[in-house]
Amino acid sequence: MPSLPHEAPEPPALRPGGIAERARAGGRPNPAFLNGLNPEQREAVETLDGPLLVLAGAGTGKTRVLTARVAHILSQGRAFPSQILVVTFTNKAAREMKERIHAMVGDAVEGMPWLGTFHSIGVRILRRHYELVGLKSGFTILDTDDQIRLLKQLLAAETIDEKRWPARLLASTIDGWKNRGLSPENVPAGEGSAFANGRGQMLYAAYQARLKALNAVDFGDLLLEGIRLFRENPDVLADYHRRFKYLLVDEYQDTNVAQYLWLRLLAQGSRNVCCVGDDDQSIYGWRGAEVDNILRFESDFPGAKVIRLERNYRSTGHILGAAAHLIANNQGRLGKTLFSEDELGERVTVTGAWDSGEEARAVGDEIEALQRSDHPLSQVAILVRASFQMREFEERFVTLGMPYRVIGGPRFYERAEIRDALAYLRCIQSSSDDLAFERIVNVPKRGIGDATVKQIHDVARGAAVPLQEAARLLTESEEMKPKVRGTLRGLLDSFERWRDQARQLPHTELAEIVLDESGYTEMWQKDRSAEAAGRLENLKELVRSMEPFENLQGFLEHISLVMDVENGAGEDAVQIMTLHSAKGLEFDTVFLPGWEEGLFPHQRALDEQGKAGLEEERRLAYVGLTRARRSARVYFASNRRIHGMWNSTVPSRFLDELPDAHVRVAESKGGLGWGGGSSYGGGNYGGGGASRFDRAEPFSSTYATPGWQRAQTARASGFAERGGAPNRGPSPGRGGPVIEGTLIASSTGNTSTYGCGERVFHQKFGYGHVTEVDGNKLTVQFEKAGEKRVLDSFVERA
DNA sequence: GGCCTGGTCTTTTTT
DNA sequence: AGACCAGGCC
Repeated sequence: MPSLPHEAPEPPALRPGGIAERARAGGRPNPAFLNGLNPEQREAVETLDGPLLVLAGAGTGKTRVLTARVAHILSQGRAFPSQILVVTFTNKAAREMKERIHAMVGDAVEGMPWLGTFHSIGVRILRRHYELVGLKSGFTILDTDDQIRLLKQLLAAETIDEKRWPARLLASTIDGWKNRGLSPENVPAGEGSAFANGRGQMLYAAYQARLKALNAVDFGDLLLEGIRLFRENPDVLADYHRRFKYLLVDEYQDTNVAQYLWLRLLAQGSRNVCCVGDDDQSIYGWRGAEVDNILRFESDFPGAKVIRLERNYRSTGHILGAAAHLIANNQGRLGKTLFSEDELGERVTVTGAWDSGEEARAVGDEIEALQRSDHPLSQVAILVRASFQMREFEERFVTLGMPYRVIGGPRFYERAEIRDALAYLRCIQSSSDDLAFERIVNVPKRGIGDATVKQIHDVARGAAVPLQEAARLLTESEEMKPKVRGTLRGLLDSFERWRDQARQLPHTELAEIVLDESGYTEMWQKDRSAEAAGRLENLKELVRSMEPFENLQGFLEHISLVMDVENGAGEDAVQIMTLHSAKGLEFDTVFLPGWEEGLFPHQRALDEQGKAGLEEERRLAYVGLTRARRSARVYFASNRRIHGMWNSTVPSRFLDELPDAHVRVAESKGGLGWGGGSSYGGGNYGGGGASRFDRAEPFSSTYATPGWQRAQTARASGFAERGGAPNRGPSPGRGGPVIEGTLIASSTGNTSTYGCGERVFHQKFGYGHVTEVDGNKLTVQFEKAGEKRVLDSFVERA
């Protein structure tokens, strides 16, 4: 087996409590990083041997514990920096972790190559053992965009109608399988045949074969191939077992099955694995995270110690009380009770607005008031459920001249112009990067159309060579029109020239030359559209962002995993972002607009995941509330425009789950609340046992509106009525949602009791018979309505 | 190869 | 309503 490069010598493990250890600690019996830890935190830091699960509630000092633990391991001489594995989910989290460890232990952190995201560590491992998993040196990492283009080709080759079976859907299906650690041969038969009339599994296998041929992996493979590597090569695994004396995992509640398997393989060595997480903040179930991983930690690692961090240092009492009461509505929690010794502070306010416009105005007014009282704007956040909500706030802030910043949104490296530029660089870096070549062979337009590309493809397949090589062969033959041949020849020659220059020039200069000589910059300069200027600006920014890297290869390697770019933080502006991207952040004042049924909890979460979906939405609400240090302000609107149509909306059930004692119902801003009806405002609050957000009374007039009826029809049923158990999933016998061509590789969907050929009745579509069963989703050929996909709970046996 | 049109979709996001 | 994409037409 290959010996690990850069192998550090075995450290002489200090005998616990021995002279050396005591001497090391001697000068300062309580090193700075241990000071100020509460007893539970301290225990979590000092429990070094054996498996440890730290259940850290929101704002309980989770990151502090992780970083102090690393510092502790190092200062105790338990391991060298290179022998500690620290995994996070995002690059941002990894960066922060690194900075904070640096603050504690100084430059020792530079010797920690194994601090990073699951994926970056996955690549690091694969780069060392590529030959054992059938890859070649310098394999490329495909991102989602490449992945989809590749799948499109596969679908076309199989003559599968992309209208009915979009590549995007196949991509997410395959992703889902990979998240669950399934390689093509392990995909459950039923699921594998769900896509494209039974060809899903075959397409997955074909896709994997194409990846291997391209010497490429996708994100999922970074873990999946790692798992395979460890399983098939016990000696390699044993080597890592010896290496990793301590393993630390951040945000453990977000791990998916593949990550979990990967981790478990590695942790079997030292067994000194410490996972930190909060089951109440698991909000990524929809992309494969398995809360179960946290729930079964103790059984997977027998003898595991569990430490709960429940002392909250972030929020004032009312906020914490409201959040705790809300989340208590979830079942299947490990259960933590957060407490704070802070003052009660401000109650959580709930404000109703007539519509989304009024909601934005009210929030704007409140922020202006905060601004007048010198509240820093950077400490104010608006956390929305869905990004379309942002626009109204942005518009309002533009009118008010209020500085704001939208966090998230389309990311720098995903912009088309950046991806094009990168494709040029990839072609230069590797003449066998077919996907990159295809992307830019005709960008800017140079007369190499589909026909020519197909011709190149055919030659490439026939001769089993990369596209660039095939193109060269073609230009040397007589098979092309002279004009096309000349153009293609010119492009290939340019690649050669740039490759030569790459050896002599700094990579930033090379990038400028390439963008210039390829005509790419010119293409945008000539473009008259509004965004052209911005794109040119982005290209300049791209070149600037290459500067810190040693060479082209280093840069390309970096951006394949780090798709984000440091954005200029620090300015005094209101932050607008989704609840999801707010996880891990905190602000003095948090606005939570849009608490309405259908939006929050989101209809789709309810439709597709039922009770599990509802609970995840509730965790999202919990995450939102607990972002606030001093003030949390919840809003809902009675009318909201969705897909261009006005709908009356119903206040979110989560509002009723907030405890009276910690909530203040604010006066409705600017207007009558519900037109003419009993004013919503403070009046109803606490009165007569009715819900504070009574839906029947003030709404009576709106029930008859077309909007309301549309909303009713569109809804999954069962959730909109007030009162009752909040956890009801879709119930049978009503007009249910249609899932047009939507297939989710769902681990939660129960298998339907219906079988193919069975005759069924649907409230909306009438009679029909089942033609396909996928979990709880049925394809039904209706006698009148044609073929539809429906949830099984919405049909009954006829 | 470029432009127009019509059809479809519209939660959350990382790597 | 608005964005995006595919396909048809010039």
